[in-house]
Amino acid sequence: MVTIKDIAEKTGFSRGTVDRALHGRPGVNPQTVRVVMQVAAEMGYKANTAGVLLAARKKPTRIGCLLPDVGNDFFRDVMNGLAAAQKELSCYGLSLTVKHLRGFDEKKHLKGIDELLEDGCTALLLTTINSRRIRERIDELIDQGIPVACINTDVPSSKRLFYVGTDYYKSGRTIAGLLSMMAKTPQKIMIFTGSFDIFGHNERIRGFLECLAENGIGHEVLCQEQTLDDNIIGYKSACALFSDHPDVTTVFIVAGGVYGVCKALVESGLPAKPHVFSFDDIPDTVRYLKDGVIDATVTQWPYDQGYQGVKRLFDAIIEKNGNTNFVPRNRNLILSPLIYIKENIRSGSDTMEAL
Amino acid sequence: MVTIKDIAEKTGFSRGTVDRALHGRPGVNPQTVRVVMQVAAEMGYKANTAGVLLAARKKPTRIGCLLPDVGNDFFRDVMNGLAAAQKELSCYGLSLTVKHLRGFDEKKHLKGIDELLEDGCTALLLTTINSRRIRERIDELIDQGIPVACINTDVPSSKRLFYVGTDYYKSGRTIAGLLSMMAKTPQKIMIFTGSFDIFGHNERIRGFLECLAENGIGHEVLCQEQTLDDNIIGYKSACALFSDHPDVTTVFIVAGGVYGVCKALVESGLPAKPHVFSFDDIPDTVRYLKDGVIDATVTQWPYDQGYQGVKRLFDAIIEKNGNTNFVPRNRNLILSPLIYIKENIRSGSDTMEAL
DNA sequence: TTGAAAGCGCTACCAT
DNA sequence: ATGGTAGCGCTTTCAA
Repeated sequence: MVTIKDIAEKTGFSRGTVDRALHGRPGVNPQTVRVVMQVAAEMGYKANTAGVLLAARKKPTRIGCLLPDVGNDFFRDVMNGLAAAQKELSCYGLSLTVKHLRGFDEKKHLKGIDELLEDGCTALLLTTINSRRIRERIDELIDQGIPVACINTDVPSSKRLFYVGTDYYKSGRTIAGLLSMMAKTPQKIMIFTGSFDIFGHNERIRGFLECLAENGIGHEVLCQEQTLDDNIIGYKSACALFSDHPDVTTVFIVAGGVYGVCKALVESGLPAKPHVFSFDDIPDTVRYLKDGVIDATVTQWPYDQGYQGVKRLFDAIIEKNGNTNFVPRNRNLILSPLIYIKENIRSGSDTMEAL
Repeated sequence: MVTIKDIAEKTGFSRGTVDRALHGRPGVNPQTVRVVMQVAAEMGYKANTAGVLLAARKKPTRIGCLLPDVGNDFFRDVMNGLAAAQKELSCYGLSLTVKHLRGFDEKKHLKGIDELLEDGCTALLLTTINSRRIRERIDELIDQGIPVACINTDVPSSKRLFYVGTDYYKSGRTIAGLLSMMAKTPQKIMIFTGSFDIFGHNERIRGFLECLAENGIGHEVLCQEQTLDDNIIGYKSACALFSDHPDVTTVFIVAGGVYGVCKALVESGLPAKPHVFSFDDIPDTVRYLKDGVIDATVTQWPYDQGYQGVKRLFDAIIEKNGNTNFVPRNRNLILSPLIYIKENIRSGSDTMEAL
């Protein structure tokens, strides 16, 4: 394994100069840089992370996380993942600050970002919206040399370093695939989405409908209703809809409000139990899955979104190592949708561990 | 963050003595050990991994892997996981030696273990059989202070440090759950297992049958046949069986030989296509899944078995850090069975990345 | 049994 | 622009 010392000896420069040259730090002759880079490449130099980490103890790093988790159980496991990564990396001087928000209001998100920076965060991990203002803010930060990455919800056309999360469209298709396996006859489908304004929810519906259409059976969508991720709203509209459409054969719950919709279903006294599909595995969902109300749920690795987000961002910070004009390598992680049915769902006591 | 230096100052001993005391190294007054341990616990000492790793560069570690992967595509991804972990940890002085075996012959496995040790391996990661001889060998090694862990196939009553893999019984139940969702009428089931001598295969069948029995529909098992994980054997027996039982409605492929059985099925000209279930996602299986021959396949995180196995074993070595009479904390990782259907299977180009 | 010191690889500060 | 050096936390060797 070749070290900075080796390069120093080979080139005749001191270790300090080699370090400065390798990392594009200021105050070094461009010619020297060229020589050093050349030799480093030839010798196959790769920084020893242990050394970097040890030296980094002097200037601890703080990652700021923006999480719209208030009132949304889904983010519980994301939070667990964040905490696990923080614990694991704390000995390298990493600390985390989490800004908890409710919902996806652009102004609040922009304000949240500012507050994290004021708190002294030197890198950001965001679950936010893909709007022009947010995109511009991210690009500004990146240009200032502040690493920013996205988890759960991407801001694709921004300069964010990477995205960790699932493909919403594919998740929707997966539900359609399950339905097609279970039902060979045309279905009367009721769709409960979270919000028509949220990209991920719409993508799930699009994937679902496109895949059904490809399978060529003439299904019918009875209605599409918003729950705003709220159980009460979901309950009320579901009660009304089940009474209006007792012939429903498939219920597709795209986002939050699972408890409300399922409760309405159980109480509805429909002549035949429809197929029910949902996303994620919050406790409400797991219970209804075990009870046989929900047939299958498709999940998106919440724990790993948190854990991997922090870990990859920290890696990027270390790799960058104060190097301006340096783009860390891509660390996208697009996780496959996971299918859970009664038989393979984790029981309450399992802790789904880090990977 | 409290360091060895802090403890040294607090207790009045030198850093060297504190280190020796903390790690149970020889030649230190028992009374001193007690004091140091006490103070360390009070101050909440936790070793800084960067420091440990840096110092460890002087005595590199070599993990030996026993992998019965010859002629078994399943282990391709396990191997990829091993390689990824090795690459990631190489800068800490870790190297890997893999002993490739064919099948599960006890003598060959014992010999493989010996050869790895002769090659200078100081820790072992095994995919082996749960036999008395193997168990005893593992216990010997652990008692000698050599860390040993299992991936893919556990040796549960041995002293191995941990197991990374799936719960075979639960995987079998998962298939049964899928079948129950898809078929509401009694099925005529054909089972192709790998071998009646392999515990994991039998567990899958047991889980499958028990779960079906619980669901209370009177299914009928037409036959149970061994493929010995061989495509030709699978093909031949499947051809004969499909011709004997054209009324089959479900085909359950428990292990290898997927290509053979599916080819026979496609060529059989059965009056109605039966449901087909399999395990793992080797290329043959993925192709038949995409073609609609296989309805679903249940996988066991092969990449992660390799990656996590190495990573956790290395962690254990570092944590142990030459400390005899020290039991590293449990690092078991029991992965949930993953369900894949056409819609959520990874496409050939995705690289399912490390977690 | 314990202490002192060198060194693992890298970064940062102070001289030059 | 470059060199020299101290120090991050831990381990290990050599003395005492």
